[in-house]
Amino acid sequence: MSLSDKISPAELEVMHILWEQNAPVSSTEIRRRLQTAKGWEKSTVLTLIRRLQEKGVLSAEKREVLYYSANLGEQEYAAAQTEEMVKRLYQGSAKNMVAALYQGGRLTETDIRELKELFRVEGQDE
Amino acid sequence: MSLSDKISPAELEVMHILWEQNAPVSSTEIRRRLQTAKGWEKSTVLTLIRRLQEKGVLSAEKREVLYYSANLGEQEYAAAQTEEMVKRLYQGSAKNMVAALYQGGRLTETDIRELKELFRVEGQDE
DNA sequence: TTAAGTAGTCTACAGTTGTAAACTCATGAA
DNA sequence: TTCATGAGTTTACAACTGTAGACTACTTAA
Repeated sequence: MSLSDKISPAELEVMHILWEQNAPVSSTEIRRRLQTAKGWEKSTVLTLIRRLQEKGVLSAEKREVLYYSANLGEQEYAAAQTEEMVKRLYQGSAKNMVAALYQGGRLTETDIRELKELFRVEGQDE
Repeated sequence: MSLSDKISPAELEVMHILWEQNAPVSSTEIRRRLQTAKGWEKSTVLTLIRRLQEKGVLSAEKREVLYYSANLGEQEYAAAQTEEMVKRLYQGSAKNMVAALYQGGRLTETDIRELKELFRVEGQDE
């Protein structure tokens, strides 16, 4: 279901708004934001919303106006997509991806310190 | 140029073959492999090759038969794509992505040990 | 020389995506 | 009541993608 359904980059912008708030957001608000941020026309935004509904990852609720909310979590989606990329570009090894990020200088000193810390937690009592 | 040019998943299969060998590969060989691995028809494979050429990420060299090679490295491409995903799904923070991989259990104990080791190297003398 | 097989090109077609105009419907101000 | 305005729907259209048949050109065995 939803997880394998591809969300296109433009559609993702809509999802981001729903994920940020995690209460239902009115169509007006979504449109207002994307009009400002992306310069998209009303109908463009509404098309994206409709397609997301068709894909089952977004649902609407009627109040004075339609309110939308996400049917899947950002974490959940990010994880699935990342997994996909790990498979496609890193021979299925998440470690390879992390190593590449490191070697590409994508991790700051602070990042590394924090990650070491994170790894330590369960790394020790397991 | 090439780096921003999107390589589609199907096209990526062709690139993988070129990356694996890192010498020019004959069209026949590419087709043979993808026919076996993916069940794709000759013309399908050749279309993918053509599109990659159009995108400038693959070039051909005439011998008895055409030989193809990649114009960009796998590392290079993987890094660009990963960066893109980090931006799109992890608020631009590679650390967030790594943390997510960790918390999602995508890193084995061994992975973590090896990564700690990797991080240590430059982490100490800098 | 002729027919068969193989390499490569052209054309096609449906689905997805980015983008938006045009239209309809309700509602509140004049 | 009428008209502007905003909400939501329909339709559109070009680019990109997955997939492949049809066609052409070349080589080689009979």
